[in-house]
Amino acid sequence: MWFGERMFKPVESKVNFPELEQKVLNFWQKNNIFERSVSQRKGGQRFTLYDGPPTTNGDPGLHHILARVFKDVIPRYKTMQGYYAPRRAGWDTHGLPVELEVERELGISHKSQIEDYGVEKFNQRCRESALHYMRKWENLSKRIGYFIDYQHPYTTFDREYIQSCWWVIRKLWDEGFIYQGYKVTPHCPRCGTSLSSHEVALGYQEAEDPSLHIKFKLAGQDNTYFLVWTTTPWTLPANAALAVASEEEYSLVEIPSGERLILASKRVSGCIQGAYRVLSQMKGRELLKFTYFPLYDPRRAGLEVRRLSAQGITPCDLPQDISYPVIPGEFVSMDEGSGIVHLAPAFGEVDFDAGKEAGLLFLQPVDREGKIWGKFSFSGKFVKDADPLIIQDLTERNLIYGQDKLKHAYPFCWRCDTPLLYYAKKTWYVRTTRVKEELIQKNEEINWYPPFIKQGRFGDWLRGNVDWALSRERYWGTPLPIWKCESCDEYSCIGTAEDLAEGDLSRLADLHRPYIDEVFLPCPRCGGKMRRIPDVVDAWFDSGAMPIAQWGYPFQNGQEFEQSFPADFICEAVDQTRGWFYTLHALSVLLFDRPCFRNAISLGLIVDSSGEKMSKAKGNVVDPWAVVEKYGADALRWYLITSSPPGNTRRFSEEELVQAIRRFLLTLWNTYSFFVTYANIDKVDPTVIHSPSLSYLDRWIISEENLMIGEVRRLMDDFNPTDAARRIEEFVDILSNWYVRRSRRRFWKSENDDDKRAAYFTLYQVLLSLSKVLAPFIPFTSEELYQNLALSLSPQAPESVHLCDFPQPDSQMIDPEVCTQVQLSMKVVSLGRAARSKAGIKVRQPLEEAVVKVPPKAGKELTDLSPSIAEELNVKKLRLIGSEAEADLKHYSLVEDGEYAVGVKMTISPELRQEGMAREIVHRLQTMRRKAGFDIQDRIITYYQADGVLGEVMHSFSSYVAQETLSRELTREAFPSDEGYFEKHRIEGENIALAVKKA
RNA sequence: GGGCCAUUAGCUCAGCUGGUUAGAGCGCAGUCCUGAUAAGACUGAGGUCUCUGGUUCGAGUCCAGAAUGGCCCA
Repeated sequence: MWFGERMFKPVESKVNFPELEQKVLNFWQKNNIFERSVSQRKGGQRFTLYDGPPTTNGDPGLHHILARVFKDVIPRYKTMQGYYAPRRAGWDTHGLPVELEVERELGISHKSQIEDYGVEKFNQRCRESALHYMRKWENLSKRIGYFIDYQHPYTTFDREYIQSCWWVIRKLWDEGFIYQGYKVTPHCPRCGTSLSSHEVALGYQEAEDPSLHIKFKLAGQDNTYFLVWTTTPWTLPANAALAVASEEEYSLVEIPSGERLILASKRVSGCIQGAYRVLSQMKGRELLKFTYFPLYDPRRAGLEVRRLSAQGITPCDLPQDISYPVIPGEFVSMDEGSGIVHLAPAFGEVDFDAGKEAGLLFLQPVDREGKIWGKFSFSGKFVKDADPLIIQDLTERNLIYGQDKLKHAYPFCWRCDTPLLYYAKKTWYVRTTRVKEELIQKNEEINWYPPFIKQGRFGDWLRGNVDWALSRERYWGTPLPIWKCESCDEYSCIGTAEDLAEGDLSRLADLHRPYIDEVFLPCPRCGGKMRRIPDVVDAWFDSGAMPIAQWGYPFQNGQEFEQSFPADFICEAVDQTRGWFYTLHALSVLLFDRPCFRNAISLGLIVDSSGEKMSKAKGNVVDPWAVVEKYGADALRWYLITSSPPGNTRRFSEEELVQAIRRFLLTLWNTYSFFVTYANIDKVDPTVIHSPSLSYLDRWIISEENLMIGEVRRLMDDFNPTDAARRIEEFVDILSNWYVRRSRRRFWKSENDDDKRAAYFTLYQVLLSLSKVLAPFIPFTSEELYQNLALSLSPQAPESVHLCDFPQPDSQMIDPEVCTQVQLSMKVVSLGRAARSKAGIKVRQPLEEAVVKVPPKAGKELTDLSPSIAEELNVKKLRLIGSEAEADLKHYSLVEDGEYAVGVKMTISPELRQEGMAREIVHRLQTMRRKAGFDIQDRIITYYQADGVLGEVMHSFSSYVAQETLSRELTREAFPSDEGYFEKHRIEGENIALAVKKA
């Protein structure tokens, strides 16, 4: 394709990346480039990416963009390598986050309000909200060039998706993995539901709690107390026992008030302020015989009194005078507190288990909204608000020995920021602990990046595996497919198509609540009426089931599932270690006893430029849209890929991003625009080669490019885009700052000889394959380069760079000798420039000679390149010297580095001085041309008025000056009055007036 | 309290399996170059490679401990 007189579409050196990207996006869209990039590889080896479905409850943040960039670059690369890599977007549309967003919209904050509003309407809004955010996510994802199928995403609220999840649950049910347990679970009192351990992991925050020592009065002992430390006063009404460490030593101390306190000997100095006297010492086990009086009598508070046992929880009676036991506990720590631990079986896992074992009372003074019930003075309060009242009450009763505040990490609801309560209740579980060994073993088969995740964070997590709390007492989610018989308490789990037909679910259009709740099943045992358990399933279960459920497997797409399982690659942020990474792995091992993904990149957290975590509260959240609109997606992509290795915590800095543009994108762009500009002027066909005429520079840059391509491939094959991109950046640097710099004259000299053709050929080839190498990383800019470079000349070439093959390194083109040669010349030039700088002689001033000392072996290589080095150093000749000659270097400015040394002769003859002045004049004229706004090719007339030496110079160097400045003539005639551009100059103390005018 | 990660120039980061004078980019100061360059070159200031021990002929690199920060978990 010819653009009139030109070969290529003209390129401005100034570029607006966001604008360019918009055009490229339209091109992709119009020509279905993504779809074709995938489909044209059909039949190739399969490469599967699982797109971790983002929760559609808010706008995507920068950390999401980070993940999407890394998720994009690998499959793009694989595709260009010939792999068939279909990939579909996924959306996590269920769960608390979505409900919360709707609650905010509706301005409600309690579960009961949802019931009042109506579950049907509520869930309808949840669906709409999810759809709304799906679109927003899609827009931004597309804008950053995330190539994935948005037309056929998997969506967790789809009927087919839910049915697959049911099938999974039923399978687990059949194999005995699903059970209902009375357990202490982290409970969000605001959301009114349990959270799974991985959700709790998301919500640790620094919190300040009261820290106080309570006195529990011993039964049958006067004035004697157990000293007990707690940070949760609200759990005290549920106290049922104290625990001590049997083998540790305890002390009975007397304090000035006359009271006697029992606590661990190791903790005396830490707990007792002021004077005390140790009365006696005893082993912890000797304390087990004592009992103590409760702080609050549960009967008087109107609590239901029940007792824990291995069998469960049963109501019980209490004697008139109650006292509670002291029991042994291995969990009692000597590092903090008093060495005596308060147990409230309703509020702690350890407490609950101890209670079960020792048959302790089970007292539950807190309802599911976190409010204290019963007839306490602080009843009706939220637990945290009850704390001060309880402290006040105990203070009045003189039962507190010292109080303080304690800052520690405490779990909060990851969605609504309410402090979580550990709360004993019935919940449905997946017994993952049964396959713990398999989970660990299958992890061995996964490649993790960074590698320490495998045995570190992920491995540790697996080794500490606990059962998966599956059910949520909520509304918008996959309904738990378990029905319970109203008359005989039989449970049954739905899961197969037959079950659905039997229960007449097949006619249900929407499987969500509340419709599903209206479905009753006949009890297979007694024929009674079965009603669904009202819970929904943990949304993490949905996403973990994604390899199966995205296909609606096993009800459909069996082949699709099998071909895409397991995944070759997944990539998400490190917080998914216990989230999606885990749920994928867990379900895969439970169902198929094999790992779910072969390679996983775990990305580090993004923090702000000062290392602070980004949070809405701090207001330091960076809006990705703003970044993309201001700088472009490629800039952001490149910055995110190159700035630090994927696993590192990374600081986001706009300044650094701008640097990345300057250092890399603009350098690339300018090299490209240089090429196009001159190619259009010269109309040299850059695809034609006369290989013998390739200069050493050409052979060198081609060699370097092939080396680079080989390394980039190796790094990308190793899932390391960061180092791959950095390697490309190095190449672009030498391409621009050495190859183009050294080759400039070859491009703009006037005759179209072989050397010029070789230069065009080389730069063209290099840029063209560079555009392909860059395609996975900066898909927009590379497309722009490719479109102009490739399609302008060969319309039959693939229509898009993303339909091309990734370049192969050609070992024939790698010439290690020329590489070391050029390296050597760079070294010598660098030293030579230092020598000039040291002598204070500018480069424009030609000098007679430079002397060079290099290691003996390098000497021969240097000889070939000496003209080029001499030119770069602006010296007439280059002389190789041995160390013996150094004595003669009196008039030389010498700079040494190790075995290398370069000296320039400082003596400037009158002839050299005049030549220097000529170059100075050329430089001034060039600048004037630019200021006058002339085009590069414009021929001009140069007018001058000069006396003395400058006049001589203009005369004797006239052809040189004219040639360099494209002057038709140099004239002393009077300056043109209106047209033309005029300046006065002073050069080496002499005056010259210059004017330029288009010829 | 436990686990993991990090700590190298003012800032952002390289430094592979231990081997001469520890690097780059940005920033700063100065000089220079420039008809592709919002660029570039050269010079300079700026480093007890967080600290303390150990292994070794030799440690930024390996080992142990500590400190600080971050993440995760109790």
